[in-house]
Amino acid sequence: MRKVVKKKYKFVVIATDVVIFTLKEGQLQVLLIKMKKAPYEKYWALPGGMIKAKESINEAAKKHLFNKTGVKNVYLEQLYTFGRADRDPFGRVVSVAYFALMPFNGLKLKTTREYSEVNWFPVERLPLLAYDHREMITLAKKRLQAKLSYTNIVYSLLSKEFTLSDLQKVYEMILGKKLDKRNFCKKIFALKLLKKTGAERRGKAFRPAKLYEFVRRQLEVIQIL
Amino acid sequence: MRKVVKKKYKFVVIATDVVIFTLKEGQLQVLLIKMKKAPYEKYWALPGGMIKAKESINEAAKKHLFNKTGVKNVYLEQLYTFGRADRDPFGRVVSVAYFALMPFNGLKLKTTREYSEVNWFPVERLPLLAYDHREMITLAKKRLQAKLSYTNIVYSLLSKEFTLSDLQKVYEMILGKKLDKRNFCKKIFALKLLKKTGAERRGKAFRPAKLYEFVRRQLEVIQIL
DNA sequence: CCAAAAGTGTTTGTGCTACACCCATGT
DNA sequence: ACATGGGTGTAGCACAAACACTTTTGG
Repeated sequence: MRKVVKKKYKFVVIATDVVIFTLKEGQLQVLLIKMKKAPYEKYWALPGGMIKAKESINEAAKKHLFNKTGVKNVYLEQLYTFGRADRDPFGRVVSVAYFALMPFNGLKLKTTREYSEVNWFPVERLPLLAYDHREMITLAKKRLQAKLSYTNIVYSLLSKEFTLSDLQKVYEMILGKKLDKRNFCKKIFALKLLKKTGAERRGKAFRPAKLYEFVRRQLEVIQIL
Repeated sequence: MRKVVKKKYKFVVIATDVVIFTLKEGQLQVLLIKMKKAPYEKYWALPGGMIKAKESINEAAKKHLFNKTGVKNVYLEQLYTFGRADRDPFGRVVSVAYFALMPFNGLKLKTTREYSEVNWFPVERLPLLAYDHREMITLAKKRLQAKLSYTNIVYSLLSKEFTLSDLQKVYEMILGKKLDKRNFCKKIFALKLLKKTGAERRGKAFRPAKLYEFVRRQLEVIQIL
């Protein structure tokens, strides 16, 4: 064990890939990059890249996400490590997949030489995906659904201020089912996670909604649903 | 991304380590191996080893567990990937940690040339551990506690037949708190996970206990506690 | 008969579910 | 005035928690 750097190991390299979700146009969407290299021209892929000898995997994941899409300061956690021997046609690559969340802010996404486009795609309508990236997205969605019900992680999908309906819609979108408005409010208030900001949001032709913010913007393990 | 095998990546190697738990002498115990190599003479470590170019990580974890300890056919799942740049003094090693469970069967553990001893240690009284293996064990214990309450995973810690007290003791040991016998039975029976085997176990000087077995010995996600 | 563990019900309170109407606003 | 989403309460039920005594056995 760990008798370092025998020749036979030199072809195993390590990459990271980040499944980053946001809510956009009432749908859960994931950020993808269009590839240029054969055999994957016209395929889309998760933002990621290989790690260097002197950086930790977590740092590498953050770095590649930022370099390839311009996204930073988001909730990020390790998801799963994909290690099938044949998962990458270019060689032996083990990928540590990460799972990330951000509020949709409409900012323009960065593009680079290497990739022709960067874009959000609804999780239910994904384009052609390279490698085993579809599997990563499926797993990430399951993780998100699970975490939504036993943590307060939803804070990382909403901007600072939001209405109760916004919050409820997040749950409905991700869990894929309708919730009862009165019961939902009751539970959320009982948990004392929110405080009123005092402001209101006015819409076209209806009663203004009170705005709320989270008391604490950090992960807590709490039964929510 | 994935422009394979640039020279600078050749020093990153991938290893697996398995945190395998059992219940022995009324305690949660973990299987460790005594190392021989400097600077870790007299340290203990989790069973593991480097992966080869053509095997998947899952296969590698199973294989190393078997080769170093003789343990096989146990519940095994991926735990977390440890990727700090300085976690191994011998070089850059990323380790994919696994989490495993087995019933204690008293079988003699295999030893190899490379390691002087293989032994079970109570999680609460660990010896000096190499690398970041203590961190792995801590994380695995948390995972076990969580899974115990939302899955039927306990089946993989018990032998085929067991009494209700055995089952309850497993929960008490791992969660570290006493449970009410009557409420515990009520819940377990309501879930219809068990069936009587018909046999009984007799002790020294008290009423014999009925033996049960699990209806299904496979992981199910169910709220148990 | 004594010690040790097995086995078994009821009560009380809490939390989840289901359900429908009035309010404030802009056009 | 009307259309739209905002906001609010109650009753019934099921589940969780607290709680103690009798049974069976071997010595």
